[in-house]
Amino acid sequence: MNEQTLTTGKKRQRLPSSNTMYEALRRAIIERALRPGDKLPEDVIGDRFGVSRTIVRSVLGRLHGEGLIDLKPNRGATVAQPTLEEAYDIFETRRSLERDVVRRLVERITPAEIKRLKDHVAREETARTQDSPDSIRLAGEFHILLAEMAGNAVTARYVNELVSRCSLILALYGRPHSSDCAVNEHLEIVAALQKGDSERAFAVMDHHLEAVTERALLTSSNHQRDIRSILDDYVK
Amino acid sequence: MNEQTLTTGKKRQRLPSSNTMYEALRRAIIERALRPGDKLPEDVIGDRFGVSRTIVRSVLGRLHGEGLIDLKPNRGATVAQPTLEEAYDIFETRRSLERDVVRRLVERITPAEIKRLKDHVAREETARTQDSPDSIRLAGEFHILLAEMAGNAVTARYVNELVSRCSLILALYGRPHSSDCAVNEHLEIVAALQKGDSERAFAVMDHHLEAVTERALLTSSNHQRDIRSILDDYVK
DNA sequence: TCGCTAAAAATAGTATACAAAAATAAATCT
DNA sequence: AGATTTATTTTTGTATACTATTTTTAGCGA
Repeated sequence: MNEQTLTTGKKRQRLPSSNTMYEALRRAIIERALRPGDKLPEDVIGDRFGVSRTIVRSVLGRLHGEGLIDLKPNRGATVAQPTLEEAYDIFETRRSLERDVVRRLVERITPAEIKRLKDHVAREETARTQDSPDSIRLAGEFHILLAEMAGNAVTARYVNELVSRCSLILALYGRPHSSDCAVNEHLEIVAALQKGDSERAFAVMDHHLEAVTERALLTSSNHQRDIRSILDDYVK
Repeated sequence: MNEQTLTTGKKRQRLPSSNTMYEALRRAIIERALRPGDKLPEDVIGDRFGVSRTIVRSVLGRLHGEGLIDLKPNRGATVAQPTLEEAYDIFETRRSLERDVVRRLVERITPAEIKRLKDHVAREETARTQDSPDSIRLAGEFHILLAEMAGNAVTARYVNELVSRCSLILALYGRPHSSDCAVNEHLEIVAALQKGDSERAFAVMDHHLEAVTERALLTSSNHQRDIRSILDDYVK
């Protein structure tokens, strides 16, 4: 039952290890295929990914540590449902860290990085127009990209975590079809960075995050869906 | 083999669950009983705490997620040894977050909280004079206390994590007998908060953290010690 | 039909068993 | 002796087995 022995003759695709399963679940949550409150039964997930509950358990523990899933004793894991209070805290901490990111970025950003950012925003744009599920993820990854460019891995990790949780919060409280990040706001941030206009970069980023926070108002409806079929798209 | 059945007749002490083991290891690391690089074999730890490797494993995973232990594939867990670069990032992020903590604390702190802070510093003082192993932990907990009072649970959690990792860093790079946090600096911060002097509170905190960073210079010598005997003090 | 209790099924928590890899010890050769 | 292989032991990675808890279903009586 070794996973390596299952490789087909064709392409040497290595089957989902613990890490790819983590990625898959994470993506499913961020892209809202799995929604806040959805149950995450260990055996169902294990079956779909072809691993035992042991592995599932460790991954669920990791996701719990990152605030993406709730874990109630004897009652299993569910996609996290942050309270409104937690939600505000998350947004606030995120703003604080991203302020710092921009502050440092204004001083050190290179033309190559500017280009990379522009490319990314372009991809956001196309995903948005095609109404792809990627668009939600890409919007978040813009902020993560900024954080990584700022050159502090610890801050980048936290920003990553917080941006992910913000996706969750928008899924919970946000308006159904709201665009979480206006693409043009991202463009404005890049433009300000390019000009080296720190004041403007600050202002736009802060306004941008304020706007995102603002959208956390309505409650979303939770339909009954089947986790098995949803996971099919993520098992790979 | 249920852990509850092992209760002795005397005091109904409930044996270490997963959580108390987590606390114990964490404390052992922060108080430098376990030092950066020390091996953490799963079966040894499991034996000492009377649980199976399954539990040990989950706890080690959690501590890894918090950056307190390194986890190399097939080679087990060791107390984390952050690189100098990581160390700088940790300190920088910590400063950024604690800046925010102080900013918000100046506006909302109550007399009762001031008193609590003073009490804490007093306890730091006595632990310091008695050269207790608690003194290291208490110094860190002052900062954690501040963060909790600021009213943002997410920020508080990050500060907690970062302060812990800073203990680790000082154990790795700090001068052998350096006092990590000068107690009087803590007192000055409290005083500034009491006066509502935000400028001064800022300045003192920043200077304080800069000083702490400063102490991360010398390399420490790693003696060979026996993990079994060290853990005896933490099994409870 | 409704509510209650009891049995059954499902699911999580923990320990153990076994496989794979690494570390250590022993053996062999030059 | 010293170095290099080979065997042994130790330790980690994963699956499975078993227990405990929760949830669901079935049965029963008012």
